[in-house]
Amino acid sequence: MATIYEVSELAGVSLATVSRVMNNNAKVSEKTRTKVLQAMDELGYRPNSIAQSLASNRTNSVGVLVSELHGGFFGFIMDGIENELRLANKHIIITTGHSDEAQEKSAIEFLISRKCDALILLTDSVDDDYLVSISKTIPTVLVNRKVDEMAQNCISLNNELGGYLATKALIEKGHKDIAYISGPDWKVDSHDRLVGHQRALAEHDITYQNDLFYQGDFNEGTGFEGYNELTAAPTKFTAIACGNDEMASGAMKAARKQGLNLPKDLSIVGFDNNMFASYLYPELTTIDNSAYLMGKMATDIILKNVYKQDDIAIQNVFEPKLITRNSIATK
Amino acid sequence: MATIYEVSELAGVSLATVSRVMNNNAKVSEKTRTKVLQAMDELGYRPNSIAQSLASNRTNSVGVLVSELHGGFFGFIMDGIENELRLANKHIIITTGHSDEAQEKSAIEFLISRKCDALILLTDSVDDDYLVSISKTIPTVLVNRKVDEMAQNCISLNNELGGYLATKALIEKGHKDIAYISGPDWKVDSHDRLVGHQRALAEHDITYQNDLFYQGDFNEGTGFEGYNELTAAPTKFTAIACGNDEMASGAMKAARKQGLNLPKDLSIVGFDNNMFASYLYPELTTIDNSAYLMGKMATDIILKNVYKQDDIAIQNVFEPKLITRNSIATK
DNA sequence: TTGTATGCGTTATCAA
DNA sequence: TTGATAACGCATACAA
Repeated sequence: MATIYEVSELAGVSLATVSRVMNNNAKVSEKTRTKVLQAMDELGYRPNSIAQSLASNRTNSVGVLVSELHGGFFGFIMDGIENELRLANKHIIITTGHSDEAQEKSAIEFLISRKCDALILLTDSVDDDYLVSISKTIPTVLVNRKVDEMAQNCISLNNELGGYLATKALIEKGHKDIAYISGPDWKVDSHDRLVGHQRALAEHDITYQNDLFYQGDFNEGTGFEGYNELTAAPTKFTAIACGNDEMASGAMKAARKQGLNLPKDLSIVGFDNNMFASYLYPELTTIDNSAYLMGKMATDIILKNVYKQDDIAIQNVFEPKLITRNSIATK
Repeated sequence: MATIYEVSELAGVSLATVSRVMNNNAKVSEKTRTKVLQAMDELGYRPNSIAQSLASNRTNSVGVLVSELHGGFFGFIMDGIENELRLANKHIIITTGHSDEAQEKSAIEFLISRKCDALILLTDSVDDDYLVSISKTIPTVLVNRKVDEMAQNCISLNNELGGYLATKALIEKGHKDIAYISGPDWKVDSHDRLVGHQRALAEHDITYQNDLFYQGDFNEGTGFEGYNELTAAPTKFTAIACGNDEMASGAMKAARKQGLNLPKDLSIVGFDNNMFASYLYPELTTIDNSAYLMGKMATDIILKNVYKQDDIAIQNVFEPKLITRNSIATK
C-alpha cells in the first residue's frame, strides 16, 4: 500500500505538500496539485486513516452503544445516526452491551480507548454518576434517558404524552372501560406512559381502577398473561392500552384464543410502532416513538458541538404521534 | 490522557517495559509488573488503540458492510458477527450501502482506509470482479453470496433446499394445488427457492403450472397483489408458498380481505423466519435462514485465517430448517 | 529481565 | 507557495 512518502517522491514534491493537497486546507499551486493528484492515482494511494487520526488527534468517528444489534428500536436509531453521520463524512463504531452493566461499561471503555470523537449511548444498566464522569472526558449524548447534569445532551421521547394519546384514541372512539397492561414500573418510559394513560382517563372523568391494571415486563408473553388475568377479574372492559406493541400482540393472541373477534369485541392500542405492528391482525394502532429522529438528533448535537457545524437546531424532547390503523373499533 | 511515557516515568522503568506488561508477551519480573500496574492505575491510564494500531499494523477490527442497519436479516447477521468478535476481543466497524453500487464501493473503500484487518460483506450491488480484486488486498468474506474465485470465503444458505422444505411441508399436509409467489428472478436466492419448490412438486408427481405462479419483488405489497392475481385465474389452489415472509403477510392480508378464514381456507408458508413471522395471525410457518449462524461463521473464517485461531471448523453452506407454526392446515 | 533506538504514516509548526 | 522536521503514542528488534 502506497504511502504519502512514495507519492511525494513520484510527484517530486515534499511530504507536506502532498498532505496539503489531500486536505486542501492550504494554498497549493494548480500545477503541483495536479502533479500530486496524478501520482496518487498512479500509485492507487489511499490515505491511512489510522495515521491521520494519530497525527491529528481526530478519528472522525463516533462511538455508539446499544443493547442489541437486532430489533426495531435500536435498528432505527442506528439508521438515524448512521445516515446523518455519513452525510457529514464521519462514521460510526457500534458496540453492544446486552443490558448488562459490566458489558456496557467495558464497551464504553473500548470506545474511549478507540479515541472516538464523541459517544452516543443507549443504556439503562449504568448509573448516572458514571455517565456524568464519562461525559467530562468525552462529549457524550444520551438517547432515551435523562440525566439532569447532562440535560443538554439527552434525547428522549415524551412518553407521558404518548400514553395520553394512546388512551385518548380509545376514548374518542367511545370506550370508557379501558384496561392497561404496563411495562416494568422501574423503567421511566414505562412509568411515564402509565401516567399519561391516567391523565387521559382523568380528563374524561373516567375513574382509574386497579382491577383494570396489569403489570407486565414489555415482553409478548406478559401481554398474553395480562389479558387472561384481566378477564378473570369481575370488572369488564372493551379496550386495552398496552405499554408497548409486544404486549399488545400478546394480548391479541390471548383474546383471540378466548374466541374474541378483533377489533369488534376488543379494541387495542400499542406503543412504539414496532416493525411488526403493521403485520399484526388487525393492523395495530400505536404510538410512534420517533426512533429514527432521535438517532438523527443525537448525531446533530455532536455535529454541532464537536464538529462545529453551525446552523443546526437542537431538540431534546420528541413528541410521539398516534399511528392510526385498524385495531380500534368504534363503540 | 496519560500516555505510556508518563506511566514509565512514574513507575521508574522504560517505555518498553510498560509496553510489555500491557501486552504481557514477554517476561517481566513480578516486582516491576506490579510497579507498572500501580502506576497505570494511579494515572488512570488507557491505551490509545489508534497508536497501537499504527505501530503494530493491526487494528483488531473487522469491517462490515450491510444494506441497512434495521431489519431482521441484517440485525441477526450483525448480532452473530458482533458476539463472536467480542469473545475474541476484536470489534466491528459497520457501514451501510443501501443497496447502491456507488455507496457500497465507497463504504468498502472507507473500511480499507480504516485499516480493518478483514472485511465481511453483504452486497448484491457490486460485481464479482470488484470483490475478487478487493479480496486480494484484504481478507474478505462474503455472506449470502457466491463468487467462485472466493468459494472458501463465501457463506450462504441452501435456498434450494429451503424452497423444497417449504413446499414439502404443504404437500405433507395433503395439499396438491399449490401456488407460488416468487421474489425477483434475478436474485439467486429467489431463483433457488423456486427451483426447490419445483423439485418438491416433481418428487410428488404434481405438475408445475404457470397459472399458479406469480412474480413479486420480496415486498409485502406484491404478496397482496400476487394473491389477487392468482385468484383471478381459473386454476384453483388450497395453499401458497411464498418466496419470503413479507410476501406471505401480504398474501394473508389479501386472502382475509376476500373473506377467507386462515388457515382453514388457505394454507401459507413463508421463508426467512423474519422477526414478525410469529406475530402474524395465524403465526406463520416458515423457513429459518440461519442469519445469526451465518454471521457467526463469517467471523469464524476470519478468526481462523486472520487471527490464527486454530480448531475452528468452517462450514460454507447452511441448511435451512422448517419452523412449524400455525399457518398450514391439514387438507 | 530490562533499556535504547527506530519506525508506523500522517499532521502541523516553522522557515525559507 | 513550498520544504524540513518535529510530534502523535505505541511496538519491537537489538543491545545490554
